[in-house]
Amino acid sequence: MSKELAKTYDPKGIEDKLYQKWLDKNYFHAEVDKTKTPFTIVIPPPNITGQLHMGHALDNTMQDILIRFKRMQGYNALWQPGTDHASIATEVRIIEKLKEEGVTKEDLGRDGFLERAWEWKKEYGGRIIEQLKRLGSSCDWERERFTMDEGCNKAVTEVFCKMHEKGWIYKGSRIINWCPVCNTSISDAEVEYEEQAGHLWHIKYPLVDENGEPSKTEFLEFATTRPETMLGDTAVAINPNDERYAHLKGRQVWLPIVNKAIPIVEDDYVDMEFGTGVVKITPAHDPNDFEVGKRHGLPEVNIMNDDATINSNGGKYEGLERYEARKQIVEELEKEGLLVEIEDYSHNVGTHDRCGTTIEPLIKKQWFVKMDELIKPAVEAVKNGDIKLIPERMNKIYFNWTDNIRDWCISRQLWWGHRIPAYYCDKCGEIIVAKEAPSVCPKCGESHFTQDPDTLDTWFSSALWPFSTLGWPEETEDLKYFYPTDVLVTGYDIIFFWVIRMIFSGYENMNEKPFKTVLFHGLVRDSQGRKMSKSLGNGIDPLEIIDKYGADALRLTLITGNAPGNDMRFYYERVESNRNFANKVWNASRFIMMNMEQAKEQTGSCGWEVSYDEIKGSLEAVDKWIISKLNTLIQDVTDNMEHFELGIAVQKVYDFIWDEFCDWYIEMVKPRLYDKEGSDAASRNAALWTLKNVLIDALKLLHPYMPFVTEEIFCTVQSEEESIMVSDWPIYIEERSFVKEETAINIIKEAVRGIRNVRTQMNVAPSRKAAVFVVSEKAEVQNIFEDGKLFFASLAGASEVTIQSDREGIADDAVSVVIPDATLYIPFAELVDIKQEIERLMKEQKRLEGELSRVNGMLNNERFMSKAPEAKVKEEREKLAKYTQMMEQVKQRLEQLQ
RNA sequence: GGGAUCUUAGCUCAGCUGGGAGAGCAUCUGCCUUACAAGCAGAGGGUCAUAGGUUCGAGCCCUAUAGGUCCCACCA
Repeated sequence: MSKELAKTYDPKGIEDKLYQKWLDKNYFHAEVDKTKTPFTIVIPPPNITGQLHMGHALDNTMQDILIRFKRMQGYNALWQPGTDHASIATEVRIIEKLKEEGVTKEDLGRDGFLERAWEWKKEYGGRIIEQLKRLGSSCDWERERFTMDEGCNKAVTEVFCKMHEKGWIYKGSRIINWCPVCNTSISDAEVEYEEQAGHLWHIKYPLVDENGEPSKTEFLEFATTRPETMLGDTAVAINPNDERYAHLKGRQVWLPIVNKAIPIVEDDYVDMEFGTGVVKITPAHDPNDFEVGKRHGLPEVNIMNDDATINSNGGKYEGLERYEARKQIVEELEKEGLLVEIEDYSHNVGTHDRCGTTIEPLIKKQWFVKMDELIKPAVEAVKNGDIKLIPERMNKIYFNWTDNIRDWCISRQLWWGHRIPAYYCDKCGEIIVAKEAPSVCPKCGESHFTQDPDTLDTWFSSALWPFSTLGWPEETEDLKYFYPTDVLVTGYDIIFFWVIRMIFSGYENMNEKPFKTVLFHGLVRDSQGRKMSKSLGNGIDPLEIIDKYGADALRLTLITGNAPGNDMRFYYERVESNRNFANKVWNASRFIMMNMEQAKEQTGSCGWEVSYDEIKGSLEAVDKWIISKLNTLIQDVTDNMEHFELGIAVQKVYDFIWDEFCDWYIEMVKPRLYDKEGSDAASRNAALWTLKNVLIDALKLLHPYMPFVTEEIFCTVQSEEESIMVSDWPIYIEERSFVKEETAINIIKEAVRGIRNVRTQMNVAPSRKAAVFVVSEKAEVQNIFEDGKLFFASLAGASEVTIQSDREGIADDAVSVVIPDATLYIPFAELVDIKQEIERLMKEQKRLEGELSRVNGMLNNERFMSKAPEAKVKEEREKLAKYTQMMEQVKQRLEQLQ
């Protein structure tokens, strides 16, 4: 405890040192311990390609706060970390890198590519972990997992085979979203709709006449946003109730360019109000048309290759890129006189969320997860509150998705990921889904098989994360003990991708929810409210902030003033002010330690190193006041944190430390500490005891939010060997609630504020001390000031404080301050401007009049009196008494002056 | 088209179940007071988007309107 502390807190060096200490002491590690209650959080695994960004910083800060809080509360807290292989994101990055080397993934071949991918993982997978450590994340790193490690692979295969057996995973030919750039199918969730300016081409097809030839006079007009798909048209549709086209029922139209007759079908899907009420039907390239086609048994003509060029079904347009084909087809239609009009039209276009490419709906054979049964328990769980979403409004978003859920396309034409455990018999094509490659075909006896080349959607494995990381499918002790986990902290942007899928996977495989609560946060935006993005270049690197201001300041910035699920803006000024707060805490501690050392030097003992019971007899009113305040704070903060109101909780700690503890309490006890003669050692000792113990508890409350500065101080005050992170969370103690002392100190605070206020108004130099008279008829008020005389004088800039029951001997022109049950007088030597003084008092009178009329208004309202709760009425009565009494004092004083 | 959410001090936002409007930053004034100028003391600044309603009482609950943000669906 003899360590000298620097004047300003510099997190550099300290943070790394403390983190290393925590690691060395193995504080982050959790093991099954049946004597303790577990508290578990699984990390949303960051992508191995990832760099720590503000979203991660926020997400992980929240988790760390909860974990540290629960750990201190005595729970067996496990924060399970790991990383995600992020199949498509990573594969894209690797391909980019290969491109720089002039190599394609095909050049390398599947095995060669995967080798490169694992190298990539080795190189970058650890980077994000190191960055999480800089934040202070207290993850159990011994348990670090990866979505493609052996255990997760096993879990994936297990689930796939099991669900296939149940018939919930199937292979089917359906219309899917195809990304022609990434060359893979994607799920509905990965399609992002984007409003784009486009055109609506009004086109007409000739009707087929009785000779089976295109009519030269009869046409059917319609509009389309994608004219090139006409190559794959297999019908046009009208609404069965549309009288305008009643005569066309059963007839055909002539498909130009392709030159064939196609039927006119009737379908309710057609909106009579829109356009001409006629729709061209391209079952192979539009999800709605696909459905119409199915209903009417229409052929599906695929006109596109995987790279979105036209295939041989497009006749002479074969090989053209889709937009070029569009251009040329429109030209040809125009030449034929079949183009009626081109209208500007803005519409939503589906794009791939990874690369922004316009997706192409295509019919392909893919693997799907059947959702209708699977989703049921997931819906029920949220409905009946078994799983709680915070904020609650997320429920609606959740149900909106579950109510309209469609089967999940899980196969991807990628190499980096979990390969689908389906094997095709080389001879008869039989599909065998199994954990291991089969040796003999059960159908034909063949022994050669080819494994499905596709991999699984990356979210398939992350859906299993809460239990795969705990050892599933093995029935491990960890799994039994730590599952279900307690809280999942994540952004609302991945509720569909991940949260829902974890929930139904949990119920399906574990027969139990994966977590009890989901705590959502929003996006961290830049100071102008824009999304941080690479293309805008407005991203703020959390590591730079940590370097400059410290991890604590960053963490506090991300947590304060932010409610669950709400987006927030990032301001440097806020980081700076939070850095200042760290410094404030640092300096308060420095002050306390300096005084403890001094006292020790002078008295040779640490009289404050005793229990509460031993010291309580010597505690003074101010000590009890701050202890009582702390006691309430402990209760409030704990309550807020248990309800996941992290921002509210830390705001209270911040206010307590800065406003109450530093600005008031420390200032109040200074005279006792500076008592050089040692005339009252017991008083000084009680102050030191209170300073130290209140500080320690406040630091504990702050620790989850600002782990580093609190630990550094704690170790300096206590000992290097101890750690605040494994200390006990403070608890509310009934006995330490002091109502009387709180009231007393509030009166003195009001007096101090009143005097300071008057002094400023009158331009009295702070160095100039003046005598202060406290006039009160009430003995208890006199006692309050008598007890607090010493610090009251120092805070109010008084040279001397005189307490009396009347204004005997006080100059008429003394400045006065009215507080409840007392009037304070400051007789300045020079003449006080009486006029100004009267003005000031009249202003006060007016204010009191306002208060009185409000209170009287309520108390004279019969309906208020009969309906308002008793406590409220009592409260207002007390106010009435207080203001009446103050008003009297003001009036008296005015009379004296006039 | 359906839904969510926001509109509170100059800026960014808190305000949890309805009971006298808060913070940070910014602004103004005075202070290098032996923990801290990354600080201390004091001050100014808000008909809580608008209009109704419920209530003894509304920033908070209900309805409508305007504007902003977002999500979902998607009409060719």
